[in-house]
Amino acid sequence: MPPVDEYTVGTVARMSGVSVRTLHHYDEIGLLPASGRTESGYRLYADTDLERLRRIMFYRELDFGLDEIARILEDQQAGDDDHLRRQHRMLRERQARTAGLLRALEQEMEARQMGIKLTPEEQFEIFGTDTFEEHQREAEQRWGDTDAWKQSQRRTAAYTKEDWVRIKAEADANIAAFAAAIEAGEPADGPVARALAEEHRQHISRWFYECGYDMHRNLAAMYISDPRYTKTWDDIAEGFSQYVHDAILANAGSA
Amino acid sequence: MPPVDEYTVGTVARMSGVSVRTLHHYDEIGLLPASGRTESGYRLYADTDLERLRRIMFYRELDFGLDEIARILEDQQAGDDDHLRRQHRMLRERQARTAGLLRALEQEMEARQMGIKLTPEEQFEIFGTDTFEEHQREAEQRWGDTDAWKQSQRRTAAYTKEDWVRIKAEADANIAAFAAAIEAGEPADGPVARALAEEHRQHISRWFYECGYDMHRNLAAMYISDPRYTKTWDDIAEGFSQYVHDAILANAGSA
DNA sequence: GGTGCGGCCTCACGCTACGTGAGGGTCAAG
DNA sequence: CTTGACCCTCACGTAGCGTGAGGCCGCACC
Repeated sequence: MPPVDEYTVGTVARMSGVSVRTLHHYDEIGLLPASGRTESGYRLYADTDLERLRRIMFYRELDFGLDEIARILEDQQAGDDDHLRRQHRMLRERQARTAGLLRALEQEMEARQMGIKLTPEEQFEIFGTDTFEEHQREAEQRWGDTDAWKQSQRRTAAYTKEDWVRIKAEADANIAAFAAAIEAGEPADGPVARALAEEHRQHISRWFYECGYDMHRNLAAMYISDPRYTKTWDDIAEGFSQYVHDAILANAGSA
Repeated sequence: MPPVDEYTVGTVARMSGVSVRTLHHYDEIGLLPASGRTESGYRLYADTDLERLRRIMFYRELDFGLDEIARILEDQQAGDDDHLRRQHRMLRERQARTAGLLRALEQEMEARQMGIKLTPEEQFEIFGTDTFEEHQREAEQRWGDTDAWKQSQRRTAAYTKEDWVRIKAEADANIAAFAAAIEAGEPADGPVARALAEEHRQHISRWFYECGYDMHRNLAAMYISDPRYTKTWDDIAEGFSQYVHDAILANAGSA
């Protein structure tokens, strides 16, 4: 069974997914000349033509012009590996770009649901081609733990307003319970406070990202070190953020 | 200072990254009419126009036609969230598609380094549009019989009579070659028989479903255990199915 | 051996989404 | 009051095919 090695346009079209007209076009402009003809004029394509077509489709997928593709294919006809590496790099760039769009979109969704509005300039920024990787790095650095951040973005993007109402209600209840515990004189390392800390951890895990005890400890550290948190929370009760921090540590340590 | 809220074409172009001509075009076809004009005829765009432009650019990035975009934007003018979710879904699909291409490319790079050649069909397979997530999941797991069967069904459905003639010719040639190899006393684990086994695998991959070495081993097992095969094949020559089975294993093991 | 019928051929015009001037007003600065 | 950047409206050009029109293979079926 030497592979028959001779396909007509229709067969090639069905195998590859491009149209017959496209094959005609590629033949016309010399990008993919049929390597043979039957006596009656039918185009015949060989396996090597299929290989070339595949390359063409790859570069087309990446939005190259046909003339560019022709140049690329002619240029480094020798280096097969170069092609592959090239394509690989470009695909990764595209992944990065799409990822950037995704992240931006997710941010917008979240922002919208929480009633925050981005400025038009902020919104257009993501389309700039050069700043993509930068944008990405910035987001990663801001949140140190990339996975948690990404996971959070993924999940919250799908939330509806109802979800957010519910989430906020849960969070408020947790905060109120903490406040009550403080008022009741419950020690931060006591069972009540620890239970509330556990509730808090599960709240995060349920709605935002998987939050283990280690992660929770990190959060606790942030709660007493980041002024954005301490300021808001210590308005609720004196020493609130410190109390929550201690409760989290107690809960994490006991687990 | 109230937000300026009135931009000329050039400003919008610089902010958004599209060309002035594109803005003119979108105005002409009514996709993004300038919300105002100065006395001297200069187009003026407001913030809401920028928002709309951003949406347009998003859908364009995803290769929608301008008329489609117009319909989408008019259709669900109410549901902002719907837009966002829609875009989100599409971006994720694109991520999946690019990931699929990447995976295939990496596979090819690896294969090339190991000196193995993929069949053309294996290579084209990744370009199929609808079945990407499915394809990916399938590839992640190992191929079960049902998946191979479904893929086979999908592909063979499009084959014409011509294709089938060609397929049968290829298959017959392979069988005849195996029979000749047996007659010539070629060992089942020798180079000739292994080459024929490889030809057989590529035949399957080319016309029916992606058949890797693992899958091929499964097939081999079936050839000696399923009476429908043994009966037909052992009519050709004594021990035919066993011989084919051994050759396939030898070929798969050596790869 | 005619008669379909599906596949192939070559023109050749149409379409989308702009690019690219040509020819000419407009506006703020020098 | 000129200069240069920016804007306007035609209007034709381009890429990458889609979509027939009109006609020739080739194989099956009567």
